[in-house]
Amino acid sequence: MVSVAGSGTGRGSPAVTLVQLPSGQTVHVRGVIQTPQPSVIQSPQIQTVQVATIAETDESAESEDVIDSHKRREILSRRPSYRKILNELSSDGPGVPKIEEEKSEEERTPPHIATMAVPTSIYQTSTGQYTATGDMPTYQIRAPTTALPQGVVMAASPGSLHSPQQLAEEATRKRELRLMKNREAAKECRRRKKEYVKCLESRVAVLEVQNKKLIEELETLKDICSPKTD
DNA sequence: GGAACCAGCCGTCACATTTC
DNA sequence: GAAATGTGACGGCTGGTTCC
Repeated sequence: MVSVAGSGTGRGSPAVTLVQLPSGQTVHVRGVIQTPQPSVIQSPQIQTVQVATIAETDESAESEDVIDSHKRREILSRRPSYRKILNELSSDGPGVPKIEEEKSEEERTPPHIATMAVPTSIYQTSTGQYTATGDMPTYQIRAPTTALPQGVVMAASPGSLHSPQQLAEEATRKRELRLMKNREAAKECRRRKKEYVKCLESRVAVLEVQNKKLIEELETLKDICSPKTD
């Protein structure tokens, strides 16, 4: 859940509100009430997929496992990349951090095992400004992203590959390279996904505060406008 | 102490999407 | 259209917690 510690109920200058995120993060929210904006949680073109409904039953034959797996993959509709989604969100307003195209400064550090603290993200929405000040995960970079894995040798020029053994070695090398790249891509993808989820959580917190304030404002206006009974 | 369970992370595969 | 890249799904591993 999200807990809110309001500090400033005045209607003049933007009030700063502390929002406690489910993850324990504390978010400072300022200037919450502004013009309406498109929904945040809407993920463009996302279709909810009920994977659970494809759960196997006991009587399912083994041969159906493969079919089920294939069907499931067919059913799963792909959403746009997290980078794309976040960048689209950020284009809604200046508040959402863009996912960097390139690795952060730390991730470009020299190739050796290093424990690093990822800098805390600062989130900001078009409704105001707020920061995420909670603890961020610490990542361990084990391998250089540019170096080839151990045992992988740069191939000779294609024209020099003649024997089946050389071809096999080339295929193996390509596979190793592909696996290494995919490994890094998966890491990056997971990092983006975490960032995306954090961003959504932050916006949820902001919108909840916004909603609460609007309700309060509505009640106030009702009190003002309602005819006095006495 | 160790078995059972859970959550989180990672590597890999398969396929979708993007880039050239 | 092929190559490169991104990501969902899956299974394995590991550390923490709980129960016996």
